[in-house]
Amino acid sequence: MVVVTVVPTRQEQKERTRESILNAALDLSRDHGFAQISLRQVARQAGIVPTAFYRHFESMDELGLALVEQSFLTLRTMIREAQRDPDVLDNIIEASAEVLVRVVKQNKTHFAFVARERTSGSLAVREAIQRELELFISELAVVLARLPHIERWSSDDVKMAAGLFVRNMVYRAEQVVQMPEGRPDREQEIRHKAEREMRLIVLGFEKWES
Amino acid sequence: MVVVTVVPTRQEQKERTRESILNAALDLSRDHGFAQISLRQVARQAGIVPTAFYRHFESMDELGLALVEQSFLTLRTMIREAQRDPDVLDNIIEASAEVLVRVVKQNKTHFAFVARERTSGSLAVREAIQRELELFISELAVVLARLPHIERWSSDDVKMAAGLFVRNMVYRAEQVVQMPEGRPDREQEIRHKAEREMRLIVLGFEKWES
DNA sequence: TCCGTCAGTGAACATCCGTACACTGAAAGT
DNA sequence: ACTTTCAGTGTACGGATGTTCACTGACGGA
Repeated sequence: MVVVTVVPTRQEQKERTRESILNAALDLSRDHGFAQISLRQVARQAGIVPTAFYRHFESMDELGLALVEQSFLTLRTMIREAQRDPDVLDNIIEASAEVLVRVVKQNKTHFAFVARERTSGSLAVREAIQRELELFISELAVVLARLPHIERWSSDDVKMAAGLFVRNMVYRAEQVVQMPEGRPDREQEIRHKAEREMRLIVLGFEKWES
Repeated sequence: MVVVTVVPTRQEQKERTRESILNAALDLSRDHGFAQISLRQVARQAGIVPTAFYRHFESMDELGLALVEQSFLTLRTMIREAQRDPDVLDNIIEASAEVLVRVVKQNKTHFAFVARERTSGSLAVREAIQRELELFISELAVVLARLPHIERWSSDDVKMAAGLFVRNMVYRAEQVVQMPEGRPDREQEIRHKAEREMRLIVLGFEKWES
């Protein structure tokens, strides 16, 4: 048996350390919020010395922005997946609820980060999240615009509907994040509630004028 | 002209200092969130020495809980007012939007505190806010239950509707809080959007089954 | 009038923080 | 083979933090 030890290049190694800093920050944020963790804590958790942190980020604020970016990459993957799924147009409610719960469960730390820092992060982080969420709403609006009752709505109206969906989704995502492990009953309940809420909103679609 | 200098009793003086601590914390929270402000900062702002803080609260956590209580007193006042107002039942949407914007504007710091600490506060603070919000939803559900199309809904369904309203309200309240001073146009816009959203949800009411 | 209570004081402490600085040693370019 | 680059190290600093302790002095009950 031949053991091949791959010696990482300098660049690869740097990227690894960067990742471990991001993960450390995400992990520590979980309990007390990103704003309360210190550079030294992050460095300790990432297995480096405090000063080495500066080789990757200029400040904790910059780290925060990197985490926003990383988190929304996950979110964008989610909507792309939903767009490809043929079930979604036929059955947008059940499909959305299913995707929501599954993806959030897989990426708890990212969603927890976004939900928390959306209102409590530094100004720069808050603004970045706000911008990304608006973008996300716009993308969802494109999907919604293809729905039967919505085809002829004004774009403002479609955006409003998308906003309602996204904000409700953010709220339910918060609940999935806080959900204890191994509780499929709670998961079912959250999915069920999300479905009912979306169904109520969709009912409004059918009668909406201007 | 006789100037009467009222000498405050010991109890009154203590109450005043307590208030100034609460105000100081609320004020400082505004920029960076409650979790990030220190006991010493609060004491400084309140005009007392750090150790005097302990005469009023055992810890910052206890201060946080006191702020939650104080903030929801404001919220409860709001719903009571809405319940007395005869316009509300006839015209729940416009009346709610008006009350919302006005009350939030008058109590920005309280609403900002709740919106922020709901997701980012300490565990105890988060739980307290969650509990109070559930209570608030229940109270709103009682009001909603008297609406024409809702009379025969199950209590679960009414609660769902109330939840949608409250969460949307929390979101719009966040916007009012962030709204710059002296921008009646932004205020109008937020109120308008809140009205449209509520109208869409109410439309769903009319067709809802189980 | 006296005296206990107690809100607020002020100094001291150990600890953590962010950051500056000079450094090391291995990878990567020549 | 040599030199340069640079991710990560280790020390050191000044400053802020939470909490301790003994204290002061005015209010309020006796």
